[in-house]
Amino acid sequence: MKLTKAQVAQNRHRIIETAGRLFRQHGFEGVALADLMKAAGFTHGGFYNHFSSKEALAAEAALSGLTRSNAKLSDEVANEKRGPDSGLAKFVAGYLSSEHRDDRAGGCTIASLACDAAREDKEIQARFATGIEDELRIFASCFAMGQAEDEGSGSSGRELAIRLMSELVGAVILARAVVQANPSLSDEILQASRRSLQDLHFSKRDPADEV
Amino acid sequence: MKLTKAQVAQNRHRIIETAGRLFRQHGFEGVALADLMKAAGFTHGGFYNHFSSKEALAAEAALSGLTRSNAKLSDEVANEKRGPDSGLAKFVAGYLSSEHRDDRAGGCTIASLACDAAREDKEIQARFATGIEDELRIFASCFAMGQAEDEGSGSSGRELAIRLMSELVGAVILARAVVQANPSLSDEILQASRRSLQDLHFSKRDPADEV
DNA sequence: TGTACATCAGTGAACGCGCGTTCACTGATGTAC
DNA sequence: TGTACATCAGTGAACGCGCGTTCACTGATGTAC
Repeated sequence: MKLTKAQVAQNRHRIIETAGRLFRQHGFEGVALADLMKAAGFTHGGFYNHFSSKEALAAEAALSGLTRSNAKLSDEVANEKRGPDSGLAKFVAGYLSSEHRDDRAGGCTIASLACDAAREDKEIQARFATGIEDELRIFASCFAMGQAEDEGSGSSGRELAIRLMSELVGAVILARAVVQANPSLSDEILQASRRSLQDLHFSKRDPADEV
Repeated sequence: MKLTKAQVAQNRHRIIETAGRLFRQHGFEGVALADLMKAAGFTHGGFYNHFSSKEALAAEAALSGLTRSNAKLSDEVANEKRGPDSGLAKFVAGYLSSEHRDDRAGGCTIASLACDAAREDKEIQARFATGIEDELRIFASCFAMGQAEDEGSGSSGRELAIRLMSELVGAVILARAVVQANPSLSDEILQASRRSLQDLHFSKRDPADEV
């Protein structure tokens, strides 16, 4: 049953993608390797042909999820329009939607797993640190330096990026924590953040400014 | 070995408090009942004299942690001073401190366990919903209706409360997710939110306004 | 080009440990008489 | 007031299941000659 290198790489990739979805939905500790391998279409004995341990897979899956999200964000944000049609504004609206709240498996890795990451080792935290740092840079690039239209406080673009990210992640986590017991509170949390942020007419730095 | 009712209640309370600390530090699934009972000073067979299941304890511990935090917050906020000396401003500063970040066991139950709550059943989510709702009410009571000094946007006190809570929880969760691998990024996240929020001179509604 | 052999991803069973839960037992307390 | 008995929180061992990990085996591929 020896496979070509391409097939092996593809199988490995499939395991990582499946793991990402399951980890985001159930947490690192909430997924059994046997179930994971079955979901990916394999028997579970073969796991160790690809990874040295479950921990190692967790790090790979986190990296993969974070990288994919940031690539997508980077694309969306490239839209140069301003105001409510800007790429960032659309991203924020999608992030704070009930669809994103209800789709942990397919959603943001940070919103799903950041709490777990706090309990994991340095290896996994390093992936989160890189993912978060990258996302902050993308956000910051959306703010003209210190000139975001909604704030005159002299905050730097980076500070605004950090605040934005904290609020986005916090709102989704809170909304998810109560959705089964109190769906209207959950909706309200998302809506409040959406309403507050819809006035953020993030401006890309104007290339003309740099002449 | 029969014990008085008072002793039994005290032992039960001790188990719940210990569970709260351990759950906040390691997550619901990261704590074994044997370790938990040992930490509380008992052998683990006696667990089922107090609780019907680990799940039931989780709900009790969550409720206990949330209630205690809100009682403390309520006290702190009763300080009628305004500006940087207000009770709320001090609470925010403490919440976003590195001490709080590094003390999961003794810290905010929401920041530690909200991600896990998303994966737990309705029973546990109900405790979180109540805890979050109570905290939002306390925050909202700190804002004169629509008149928080830092915002002229016509947002309601409740909306401001939701945004504040999202940002606080999100910032602490992000800071914890990277602290081992990148402590300076972790510090920066807390600092950015602290700096941004230090200008929030939350005003208690002035009783004179209501005449 | 053909043949023998090493490789190695995948299979499926087994191992061993940890954990939630159960259970027989203890013995001090409170109650019935 | 004294005696017999039910109660029940706590003990410590055992049960049984699930899960991470290991292992012997398979058999198609690629390589050596």
